[in-house]
Amino acid sequence: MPEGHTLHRLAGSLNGAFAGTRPAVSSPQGRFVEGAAWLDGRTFLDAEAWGKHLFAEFSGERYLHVHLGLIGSFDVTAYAPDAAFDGSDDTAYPIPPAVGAVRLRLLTPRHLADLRGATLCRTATPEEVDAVVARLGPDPLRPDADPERAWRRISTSARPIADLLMDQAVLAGVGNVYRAEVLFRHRVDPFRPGRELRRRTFDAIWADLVLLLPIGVQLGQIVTMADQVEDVLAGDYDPALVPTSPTGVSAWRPNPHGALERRYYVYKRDGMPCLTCGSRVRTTVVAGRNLFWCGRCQRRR
DNA sequence: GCAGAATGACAAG
DNA sequence: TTGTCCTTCTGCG
Repeated sequence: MPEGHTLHRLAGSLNGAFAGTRPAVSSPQGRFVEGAAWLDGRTFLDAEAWGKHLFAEFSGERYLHVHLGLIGSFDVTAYAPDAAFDGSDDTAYPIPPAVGAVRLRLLTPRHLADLRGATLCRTATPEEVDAVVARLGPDPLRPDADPERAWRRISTSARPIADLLMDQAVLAGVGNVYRAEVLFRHRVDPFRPGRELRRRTFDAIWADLVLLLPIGVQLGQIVTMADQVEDVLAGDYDPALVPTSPTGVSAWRPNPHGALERRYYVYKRDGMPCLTCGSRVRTTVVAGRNLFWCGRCQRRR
């Protein structure tokens, strides 16, 4: 379920499975037949994420551009184990059939990746890729990201900070969960206009995203609660549940049950007591999505 | 079986 | 602000 961390994790998974190979590209569902043909049999060079956009470069300057939207998924699977390729195993590994509406499938003798439910799946030229990237704000997951660009937009805007954080042209990669959780972590009133935000508050939020998003990439799961963040940073959790090996099969699949218990400060906790002050967590729609916040902890100061 | 929801983003009015 | 699209899964009858 896609905020920026999902796409960056996915880029890593795709690279681990396909970089340097020439996957067969198809559209079992039939809605991406032409695009698939345009990419089929070319060398998969490199996948990269910018915010919630994924770009996979194939030889000949041909790109696959994917946006998962709200409900899309792109599952990378190793259907034949390594043993099948070092001569120690002569078992035939049948190609798993496409289940459901698979818009796009990448296939090698070893791996496959199935794309479903994406809001955007198209082919693109380098110029088209550049144009998309140019529209995006800085992505905290990219080392070259310039937070100053986000601050310029935020500090001059009358729009609520909860609205600005969801605007991918302001800051790329944050979605509805990180928005609610980060605002809570910094006790920021979601309705405070961007231009009334203190610089040091913005800096703290940015730094927090730089801390939290990579954890999301590593675990394939959004983690925001202080105790869990601490555990992850300390490496104090069951590593068996947290696949990190770039060659491990499970590394390319969603965590089976989540490495950590799925819990948040305010996200989806409307009506329940705030974990800090006991006040009822509230919800309302901002920027087209349900915002969750604590009216007491996140009161305007 | 079927409504409703889901970590998103658009266009139309 | 509302409607629309993308698909799967859950919960309720």
